[in-house]
Amino acid sequence: MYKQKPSPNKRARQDSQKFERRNLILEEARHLFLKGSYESISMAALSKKSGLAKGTLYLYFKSKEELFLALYETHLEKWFGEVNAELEKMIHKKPADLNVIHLVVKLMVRSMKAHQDLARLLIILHTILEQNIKISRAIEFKLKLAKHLTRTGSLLETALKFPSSGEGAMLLLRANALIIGLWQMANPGPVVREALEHPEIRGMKFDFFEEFSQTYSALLSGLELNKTNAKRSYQS
Amino acid sequence: MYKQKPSPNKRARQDSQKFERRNLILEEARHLFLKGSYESISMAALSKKSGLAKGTLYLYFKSKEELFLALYETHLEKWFGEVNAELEKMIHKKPADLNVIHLVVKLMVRSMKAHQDLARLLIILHTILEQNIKISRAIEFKLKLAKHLTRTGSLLETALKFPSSGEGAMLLLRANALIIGLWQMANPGPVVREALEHPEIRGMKFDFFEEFSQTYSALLSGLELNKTNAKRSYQS
Amino acid sequence: MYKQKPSPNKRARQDSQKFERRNLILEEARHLFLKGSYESISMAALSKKSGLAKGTLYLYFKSKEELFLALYETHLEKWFGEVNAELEKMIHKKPADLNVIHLVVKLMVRSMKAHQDLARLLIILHTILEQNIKISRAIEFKLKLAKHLTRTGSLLETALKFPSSGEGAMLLLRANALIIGLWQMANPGPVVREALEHPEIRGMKFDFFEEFSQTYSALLSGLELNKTNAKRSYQS
Amino acid sequence: MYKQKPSPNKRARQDSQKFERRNLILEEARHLFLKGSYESISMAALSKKSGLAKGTLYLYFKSKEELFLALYETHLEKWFGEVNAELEKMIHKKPADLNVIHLVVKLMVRSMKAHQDLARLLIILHTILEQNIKISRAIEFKLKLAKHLTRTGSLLETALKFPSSGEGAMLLLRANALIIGLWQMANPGPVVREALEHPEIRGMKFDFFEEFSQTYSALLSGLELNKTNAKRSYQS
DNA sequence: AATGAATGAGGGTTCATTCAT
DNA sequence: CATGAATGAACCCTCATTCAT
Repeated sequence: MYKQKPSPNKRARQDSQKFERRNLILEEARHLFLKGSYESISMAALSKKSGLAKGTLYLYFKSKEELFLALYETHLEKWFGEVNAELEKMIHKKPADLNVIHLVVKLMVRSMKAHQDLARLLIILHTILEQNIKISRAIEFKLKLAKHLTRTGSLLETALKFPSSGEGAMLLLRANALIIGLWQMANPGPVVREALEHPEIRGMKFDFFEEFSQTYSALLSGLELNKTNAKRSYQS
Repeated sequence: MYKQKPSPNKRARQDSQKFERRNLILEEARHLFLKGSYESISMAALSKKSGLAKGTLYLYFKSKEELFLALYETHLEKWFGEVNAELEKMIHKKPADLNVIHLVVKLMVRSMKAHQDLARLLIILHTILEQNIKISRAIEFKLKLAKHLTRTGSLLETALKFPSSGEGAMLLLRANALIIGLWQMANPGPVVREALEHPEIRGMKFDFFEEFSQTYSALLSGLELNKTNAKRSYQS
Repeated sequence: MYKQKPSPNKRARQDSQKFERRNLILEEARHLFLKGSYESISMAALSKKSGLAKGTLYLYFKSKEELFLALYETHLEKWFGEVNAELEKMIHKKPADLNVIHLVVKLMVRSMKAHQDLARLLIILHTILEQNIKISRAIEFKLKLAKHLTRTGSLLETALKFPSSGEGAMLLLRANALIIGLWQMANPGPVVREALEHPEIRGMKFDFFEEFSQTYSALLSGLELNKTNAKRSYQS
Repeated sequence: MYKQKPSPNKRARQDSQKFERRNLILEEARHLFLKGSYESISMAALSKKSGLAKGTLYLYFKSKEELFLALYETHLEKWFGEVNAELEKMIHKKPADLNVIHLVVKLMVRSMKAHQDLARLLIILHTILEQNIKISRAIEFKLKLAKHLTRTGSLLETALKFPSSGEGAMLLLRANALIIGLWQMANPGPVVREALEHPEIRGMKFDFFEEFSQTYSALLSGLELNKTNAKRSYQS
């Protein structure tokens, strides 16, 4: 009833081997994602690129969505790690510099430049990736995310000084929101990209990092100001 | 077995009739969009709801994307109109109130609450609607948008006082970005919505309007502050 | 976003044309079914054979199952028509012949020989065709079937004399059951067919029509006998 | 992320252990078959339920079909055993009762009520189970079946008196056919089941056992009658 | 202008079976 | 004997768009 072919691929029996294979898949997915959109990547193409059978992909990921969610998670993990390290460094140095906000913003811009995939994945996170996953996976993801937000948020609080305890996470979520929105606007599809060459609207083009930098900077300043004012009015 | 006579619709010969028919389609599209997502709305369903043939829709719109882009435009038009009116009122009153920012933010929240479709359409504007349109249409749309941004932006400049000439438009674009990001995060799909009932991550839920209000408010304050500082440092 | 090709096929605008096209599809389906099993027929293959696009099939039938159900229905319709005609002829002739049962059985065998597809479709009717259809379609089908059963059943009653009013339909359903079972047993798959060449079990092979003839004949005789006995015991 | 240690099952070295393991698998298959259809039972699910690896199942059965064929065979074995015992009892008693047919039919209904799985497996026997098996297995199965048919058939001949030597087996095959057909018709899928609640076709529902009882009874009576008539006409 | 029949690419997923370990 | 990772064929159906009528 069912045909089968010999299986030319080595079998990953050990957990470590399975982990490696999983990473291999994610790595190939990343490569494809660099060149094309999520929609343009078919599981068939990914399997071919990975040198694996289509079915094998489903041994490691429950669905295409969960696969890319895992890719996002991997990147995010790294990103948080790097940002944490830099924040800790910054905190240690105790920069006499008044303008910590500026430092923080620069830090974020730098780390995002190194992880542009992350921004692109973030764009589809809420509209696609989080749609076709098991609830258990959703909870797992959000739990992990929450932990990161808490940890890095708390570092942010220390570095920036002005936020109250617990507000750091919210600062990250707001950065998130800004990234989603600004990235989309700054990186339109080919049609709009060409349209924006039109002289009268050329002004609507902007560089994502430049714009994010300014906006997030202002946002943090504004929040700090609110805090100061609140304290002052409380003191008086 | 088969439907009765075809009974074709009366032809819209006059421009006014064509205009009306176009509006009818948009109105029905709006109705369907209230109940479901963009993807869930098929052109077939829309044609049936409109009492028109599928092909007829394409007499009025070049593609599904252009149709919803038109819907977006219609809403946006109204939204700008209302916001302009309110801004002008505010400017006229010359509120001695120092906190114009607060007033402006309240205004925006109020107008967005009245146009929630707009936010939902905005979410798909860059990722979907702007993808499959003719370049001429893209230019037309962007030109119109630019005009609105300039006009309303300039009103904003007057109301808020701190922005330099031409910066008002950017304030609107930043609001745009925040809306896109925050809306997606505040309104997840059913799976994540349920996942967020989990006790440990319940804290990640937030109300879009509340959050937008705070964030945009801080953003404006921050921008104002930067301006003041810049001037001060310039003066000194 | 979506490509399209010119549509080389003439359009069936009139109901009559649509009816013809529908029949064309059914006819091609019948051809394919002659050569292979239901499972072996892919909608893609059928569309190619029909010279139509895959999607076009779905304009005429909601699913593969409904398509073959329609094929079954068409055949059944014809079968009932022929059987009715023959029964009426038989009734008219008023065969002095005592053995009406024999005549009826011969009639059924003859009509079934002319509609062997019907038997093969009947095999999959309950296990496949009736599984993936809309309930409304199921009701429609069963209603039509009920009418046929009543009409032909009543002719059977007249011809055979012994059945009470309303029992004729049941005679047909019992024939149905016998056909389903005997056909499967008489026409095994290739493996079993070959196995039955083994000398010790060669005796298990049998001819469907021969066997059906004998069995149904005995069944009718038995029913008649029961009736007679019942009457007799009632009279005495 | 990954499951704990593999902890392979103890090896069944002795034949008795292998036999037990084989039975365990069949037993679990029976459990799953009680709750769902053949198609709905995946080898993966069965292996999990059995606490064995997927590959292990294939150490005991060559294919899914052979596995369920074995399940069928096991049941059939039991069924024949019980029926034989009852038939022998009946023969011993030498029931003065004229209506042995009635007794035999009651016996069969009783035994089938106790083995409803058997009927459900019978439905798929010819269309599925016998399709993907080795020819040697097919021969083995048919040989065993033939023996049973002969033995039980001969008991039937003795009990019923009217069949000639060798005809008993055919009586069983005819019962087989009736069961296949009537069971399918009496136990439709969910859609048709619901459709049959429709008032005008509610009459098409029937109870399998009731109907089988009447039909098989009539069939036997008819066969007996034919015999008597044949003899009589021969004598005269 | 209006119709609606025709198009056909496109793709994720399942699952019985194998065989290296 | 036992394992379970790997295989990969197979398939229905949707739906935006076109264009003959």
